[in-house]
Amino acid sequence: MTTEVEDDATKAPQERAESNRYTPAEIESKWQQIWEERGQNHADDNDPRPRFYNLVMFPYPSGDLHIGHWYNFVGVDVFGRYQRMNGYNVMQPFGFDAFGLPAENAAIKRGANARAWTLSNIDNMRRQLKTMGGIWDWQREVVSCLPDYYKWTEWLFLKLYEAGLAYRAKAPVNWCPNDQTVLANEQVLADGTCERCGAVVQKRDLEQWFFRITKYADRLLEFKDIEWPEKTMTMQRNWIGRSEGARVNFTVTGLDGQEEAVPVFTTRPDTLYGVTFFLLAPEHPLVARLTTPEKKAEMEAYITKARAETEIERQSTDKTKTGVFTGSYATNPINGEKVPVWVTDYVLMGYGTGAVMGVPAHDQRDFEFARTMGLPIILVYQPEEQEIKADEMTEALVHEGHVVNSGPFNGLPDSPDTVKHFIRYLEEKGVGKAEVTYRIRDWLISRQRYWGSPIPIVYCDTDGIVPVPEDQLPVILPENVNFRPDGVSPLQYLPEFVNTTCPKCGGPARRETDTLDTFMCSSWYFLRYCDAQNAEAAWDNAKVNHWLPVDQYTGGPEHATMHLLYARFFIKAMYDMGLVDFEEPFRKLFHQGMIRSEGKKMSKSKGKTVAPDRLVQQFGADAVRCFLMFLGPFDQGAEWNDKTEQLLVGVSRFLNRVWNMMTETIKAQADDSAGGAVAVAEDIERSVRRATHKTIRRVTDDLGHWAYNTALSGLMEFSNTMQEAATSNPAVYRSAAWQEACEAMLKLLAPLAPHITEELWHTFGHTETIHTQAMPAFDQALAVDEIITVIAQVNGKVRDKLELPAGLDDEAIKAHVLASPKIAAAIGDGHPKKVIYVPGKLVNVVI
RNA sequence: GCCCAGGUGGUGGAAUGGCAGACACGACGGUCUCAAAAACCGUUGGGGUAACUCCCGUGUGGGUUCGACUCCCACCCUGGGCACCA
Repeated sequence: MTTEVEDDATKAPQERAESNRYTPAEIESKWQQIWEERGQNHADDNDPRPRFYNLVMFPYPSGDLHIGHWYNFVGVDVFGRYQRMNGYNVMQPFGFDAFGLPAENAAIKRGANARAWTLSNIDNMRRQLKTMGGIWDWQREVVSCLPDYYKWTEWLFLKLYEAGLAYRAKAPVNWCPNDQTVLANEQVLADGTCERCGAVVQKRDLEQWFFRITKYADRLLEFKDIEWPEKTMTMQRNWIGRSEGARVNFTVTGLDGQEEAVPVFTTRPDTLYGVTFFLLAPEHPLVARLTTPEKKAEMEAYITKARAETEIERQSTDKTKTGVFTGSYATNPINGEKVPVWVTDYVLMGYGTGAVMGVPAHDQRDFEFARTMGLPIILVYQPEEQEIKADEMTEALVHEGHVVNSGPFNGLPDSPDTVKHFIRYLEEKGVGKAEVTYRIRDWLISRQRYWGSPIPIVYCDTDGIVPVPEDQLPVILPENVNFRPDGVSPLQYLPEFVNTTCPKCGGPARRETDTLDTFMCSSWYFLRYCDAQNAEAAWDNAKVNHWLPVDQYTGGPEHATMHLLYARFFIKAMYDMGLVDFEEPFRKLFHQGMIRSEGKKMSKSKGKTVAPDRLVQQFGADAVRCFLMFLGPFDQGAEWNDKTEQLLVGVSRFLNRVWNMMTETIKAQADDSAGGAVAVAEDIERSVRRATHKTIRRVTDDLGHWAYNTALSGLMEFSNTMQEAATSNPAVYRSAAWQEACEAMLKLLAPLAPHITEELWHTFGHTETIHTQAMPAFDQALAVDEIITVIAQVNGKVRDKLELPAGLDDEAIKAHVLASPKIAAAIGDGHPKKVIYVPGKLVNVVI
């Protein structure tokens, strides 16, 4: 192979041009090998050019690289290549998010070794990816399941533990009965099912490890100096769910006669005079102490029923309100009124305090509850225009009018100041205070599964929870395990792993057998890329601070409230620990669309996949790359069916035409014994040059905006224009304008089709790679048309098109239009009332 | 229910206030060939006409404008997100 390549390279250009047909398989593997030998895809840390960190979300090594992966990675590669030709030192690394359930399931089902299974998948995917010809910097590859990576995942866990950001606690957690493990809140979908497998998630009270992401809630709302899609930021804001309001202490008297304060959280302390009942979640600890003996049986039945319901059933908004009266009363601190205490399932123990004040006049849920249970409704706001009567209401009145029925507060407007006024009053009386609550919960990070990073913690009878000292890292994940998916990590059945000595006292101790959520691995991999080989530390600070924040991050939108939120939390925590000197990891974010088959995302776990290998063999990687980018806007994705593949023929033909046109050019230039450029008719030369500069303007703009489909159609049009010029006047091949057009074509096409452009570039006699050439710049003066087409309309309908020389003044153009016979015919007997002129484009005669 | 994105030929899509359907695919016709493939050339939104040309047409109905796929209002459909958060 190599010898053949060298032979070919030594031939004279015309010889090569004559013998050459476009054979993608040959030239693609040739150039991939040369690029690798030259190391031109490795980004040097000390390169003087400005840096550009072009990051793609690393994939899970599921086995085969399918066409959906290709779509994603090609789009990112085109962007990186484009930025390199814009003069940046582009770092474009690749890696694998290699811990996770599928490897473990393969081990359980087929008796495979999880590590061997994963690594062989990685080898296969790496091989497939290399046929794409991307500028992936393989020297920086990261594989999260290898000890030289997870050693530092464990180390980061210890750092967070030392900072008080990792803790162990018993809490009601999400349990997936299918995957036999707990899940983070973020991994439970809105319908209460598991993000991975779709099983209905259950609630269990378990002792687990958490990261204190709630401490960062406010800072996670900042989004300082980053350019993200508004939608993604909105999703994170909603997920964090910050609410400002007040904590108000009601008092209740238990059956034992003891008085007790019960706090509620409310965003509307200004409606306190409208409270007519008090609500507790079924799980609230006070329920048992407040339920009178005659209500006990009914209450127990209600609570049992609420617990048996799934989260979906319980949180469905359209069912009618249910609840049971406890028989006890609560005292409203603002006016001393006693109101009945009810238990209802629409109050959630996991938000606020698990207790709520009922204001039926001004809260829709409370309104429905009051109507269902026949409880009174007191209005504490009235609209300005007309008075509303409580028993005539059909829905709650939210935000309108002025305060009534509220003693000293009557007459105040519905405004934030009024709310503040009430809070000040509560604070003065000592019965409440301003408070902010959040929807986000701490991040549950322990998993009862095997194939994940060990948690570097031991339990000692004397010293309790003891972190493994740094010099004993990594805690190696053993390979000789037996799988019993029974809700317990298989590591628990491995005495030689479990039994250890306490690092503090040296006595017998047990290792933590849960493993870390794989989202922890992906929360810092983009830092490791900067210093992937470092055996002494997770990363060198100077390197990380040089490359980050990531200049462009590309990945699917499904990670908005998972990976993208976790990674931001990690970086903020590390910033506070002095481990990095920036607070946001990803400066710009782009969500590519997805390739769907049968309407579902193309992925091994969720739908049918299509392998690119056959297409690459048949048409070449360049054609497949261009084809995928030609399908439509990159953020829109595409539906994959039998017809989709037919479009590949079109771009393949285009590449062939470019190849033939360029080899024809070489031949024609070689025929000219005198050598050098010749002059051709001035107007042809000018029109070629004009097409060149218009194309440069258009295509460079498109490449910078991920508009690859229109960039390609621009290049196709350019190629068609060139072909016409050459057919009508073959001498154009030897003109300077033609040479300029050819080089512009190759450079603009290079990010999309790197192999064919490299080959042709060298055929033209260049010895440097095309891929670090500067993108051509367009000359505005050359891109201007000499002849303009003016659309002539009468009353907005097109009646004629006039070819006029550019540079005529407004009146001359209007005169030309009015002189047109077609326009005259359309005007007929009518009188032109107005003539609208859009410079260089259109004249509209209004009659 | 609420929020966001979208709805354009047989198909993927282009045009973001100014020629609707660029660029491709497919289909049809042709050149070349003994033949086929490939390649190349032509036609291709619908309808009327022998033709010049004319009418209709961007989910539906209204509106703004000299002019609307584009802006505004109401509605229908598809996809995504959120959903008793007090």
